[in-house]
Order: sequence, then C-alpha cells, then structure tokens
Amino acid sequence: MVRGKTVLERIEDTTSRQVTFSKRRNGLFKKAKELAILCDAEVGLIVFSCTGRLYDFTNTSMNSVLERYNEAKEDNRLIMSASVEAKLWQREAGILRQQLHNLQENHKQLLGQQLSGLDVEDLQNLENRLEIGLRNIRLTKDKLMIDQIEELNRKGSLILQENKELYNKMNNVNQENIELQKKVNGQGINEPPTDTTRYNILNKEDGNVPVNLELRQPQNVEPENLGIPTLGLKMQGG
Amino acid sequence: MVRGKTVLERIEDTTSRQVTFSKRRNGLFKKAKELAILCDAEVGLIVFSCTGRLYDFTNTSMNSVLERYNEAKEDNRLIMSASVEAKLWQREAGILRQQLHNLQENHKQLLGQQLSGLDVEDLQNLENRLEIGLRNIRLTKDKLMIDQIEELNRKGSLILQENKELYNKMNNVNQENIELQKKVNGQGINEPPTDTTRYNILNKEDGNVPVNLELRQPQNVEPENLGIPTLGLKMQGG
DNA sequence: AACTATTTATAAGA
DNA sequence: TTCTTATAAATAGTT
Repeated sequence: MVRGKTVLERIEDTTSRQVTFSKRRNGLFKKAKELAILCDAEVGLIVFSCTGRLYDFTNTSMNSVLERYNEAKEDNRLIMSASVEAKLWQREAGILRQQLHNLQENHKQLLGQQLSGLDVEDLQNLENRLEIGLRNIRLTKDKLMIDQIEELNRKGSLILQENKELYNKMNNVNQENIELQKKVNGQGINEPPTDTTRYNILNKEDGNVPVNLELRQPQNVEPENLGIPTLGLKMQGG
Repeated sequence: MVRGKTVLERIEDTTSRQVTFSKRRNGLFKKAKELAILCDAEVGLIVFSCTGRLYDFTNTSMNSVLERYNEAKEDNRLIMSASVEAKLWQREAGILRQQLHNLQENHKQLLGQQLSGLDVEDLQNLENRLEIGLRNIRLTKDKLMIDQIEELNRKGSLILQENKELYNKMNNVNQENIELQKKVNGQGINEPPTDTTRYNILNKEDGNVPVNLELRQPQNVEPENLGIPTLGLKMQGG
C-alpha cells in the first residue's frame, strides 16, 4: 500500500510475509484496542500466525467475550459442543444417581429398614428373597468351615502319626541306652547316666511338633478334640 | 487523527461514538481480513458494541479458532468453562457408577449370590445382617397381618350384628304378615299370599351384605372362619 | 453516506 | 528486529 498498491493475496515470500504479519498484527491490535476504548466496545481478537503462534487481545476477558458470543449466536454450534457434552454427562450422572438411590432403598429394605409403605405381599417377597440368600450364605459358610475342619483334621493326624513314630524311636533309643549303660557299668567305667526319660516326657507332653501347623496349641490336641469326624488315629504306646 | 489528534479515551457524545464505532469497526474488520489473507494467518475477531450488538469475523471458523485457542492456552480457563463442566460431570458420573457397582456387589452378596472370595467371618457378618433384616421384616409383616385380621374381624362382627338385627326384623315382619293374612282370609278377600319365606332365605344364604366389605365373599364368612381371635359373636336365631 | 484535511499505517529499503 | 521514508489507507469532522 505504499510504493505501489499491494494486491490482496497471500505474500509468497516467507520473510516478507512474516515481517508484514508482525507489522500488521501490531496495527490490527492497536486498532482493536482503540475501538474498544473510544467506542466502549467489548473486543476479543485471536490470531494464529501461519507458523502456528498465538496472539490474542481482549479489553475484558476472553471468557466474557466467548460467553456473550455463545449467548448471541442462536445457532449454538460452536463452543456448545463442550456444553452439550456437559449436559449429556449431567444427564448420565442424574440417571446413575437415581439408580443408586433406588438400589439403596432396596438394600435398606433388604436389611429390614424403612419398611413402611410396603404391603404384606411386598414383605413376603422380601422375606423369601432373604431366606434364599440366607440359605445360600449358610451353605457357603458351612462348606468353608467343613473344609477348614477337614484340613485341620488331616494335619492333626499327620502330626499324631509323626508323634507316634518319634515315640517309638525314643523307646528304641532308650532301650539301646539302657543296654549301653549296662555294658559301661559292667566295664567299671563311671559316667553319669543319660537322662533317657526326658525324651519320653518331651514327646508326650511338652514337645513342639516339628510341623508348621495353623493350630494354636497343636501339641495338646488329640484327634478327638478337633470336634469333627476324626481319621481314627489314636496315640499309641506311652 | 484528523483535524487535531484524537485522544485515546471514551467518546462521550453518543452519536459521535456510534459513528466512530461504525467506521472503525469496518476498518478493523478490513485489516483483520487483510492480515489473514496476506499473511496466511487464522483470525477470529469478536466485537460487541456498547449497545450489545455482536459483530464477528473469522477467515476460517470460530469453532476452529476457539479450539486452537484452547489448545494453545495452557491455563485453560476460558472456553474450558463448558469443557471443565463436562469433565466435572463426567467425573461425578464415574464416581456414581463406582458406588452403584459396589452397592450392586453388596446387594448380590446379601441375596446369597457371588459369595466366592468371602471368608467365614465375612459370611457370618452377612448372615447376621440378614437375620436381623429378616427378623424386622417378619415383625413388620406380622404386625401388618394382625392389623388386617383385626380389621376383618371387626368388620365381620359388625356385619353379623347387622345380620342378626335384620333377621329379627324379618321375623317380626313375617309374624305380622302371617297375622295380616289370617285377617284377610277371615274377611273372605282372596289375594295371593306374600312370599314371606323368601326374606328368610335371602338373609341366611343369598343376601348381599349391605356394607362395603373388603372380604371376597363376606356373605359366607362366619367369625370363626376369619382364622383369628374372634370377637365372640355368633349367628343368633335361625 | 460523501467529502476532505489530516493523521496513521505500512512496504520497501537500510 | 528496528528505523526511515514515501506513500497508501484510515478517519474525524463537516456537509
């Protein structure tokens, strides 16, 4: 527009384009600002350079400008995309809240609370559902407990078996010991006698069962005390 | 800017301000368009006059401009109002969905479904809650039924009372009729005899009880058949 | 809306 | 980028 009129078309030379962009951008923003001040207008101006850089101006706030813009535009298709999305989610939340509320109601009734307003048939239904539920829960619990008991029984039996074997071994060792003592005494050598009875007592009353049991006091438990069908094992010897 | 520099402040004269607004707005929009074309920029310009009228320009689309603007602005506070709102509701919906899911899980367990993964203690808790619930429901139901029974009993008694009175009246009318018949016959006048027995039968077997009862067949019900503590009333007379 | 005297904007060159 | 400058463009006040 100087030194010959500039034609209104894209400036092909990159440098020239960028320089012009810089100058004219400043001019445009200055004009925008002047318009806002002189004429008491609300102005929002957003510019992206061809390199993608953002330049913006507003004499108020972009938020305010855009809100007014949305209000003014009756064909809400612009920012409304987000707004519509918000409404959709709001609706979804409302539905979920309702469902949750209903289920809570239902749940409370199942727990025997807030029963007013129900007639005998409703209550009978509720009762039936609860009875079925209770039956299932009891069956499940019983099965679980029976399994645990059987497991304990099995472990107890193993320990008893081990105990029995240890006891037999001890007897053998004891016997051996006694005979050795006799031989030693026969040879006139005086050594203090080994305390053979200790092993017996330990085995029968105080010994720790060498198995990692989940029983609290496995050492005192006899199969009969596990309170269930025992495997028929009993302490032998002793 | 002409005939003496214009000071940069609000033009107080309304007419002058509006004229200037018009002129400068055109200039601004022209400049914006030129910038967009010459420099291959994306421009969005929104202006509200002080009277509230909207003027906008964009060489692309306002939606595109605003979307890029949102992307570019890292401190999302502008158009994000709607978008943020959407996110908030979305989050709310997510939380509600989770709560609903948990409650559904809980609910199913209460109904004796999906019990795997629970230990004996969990099951015992569940059982206890169900038993309490069941007890409450049964108490409520029983109370309701007892109330209904008492109500039926009361109504039944009233009807019986009414029946009894009607029956007595009928007997009186019958008696009266018989005596009138005798008199009429004694006077030699021949009229067809009134069917006095009909009232008796109607009353005892087929008559509709003139009370709006909720019993299905109130006319056939005797207090003893209500299945509850009766009020001691019985059909009198026959 | 048109005119016009001026100011302002800015393209090209430095 | 900035400065300069010639010149186009914008526009305030008037008609």
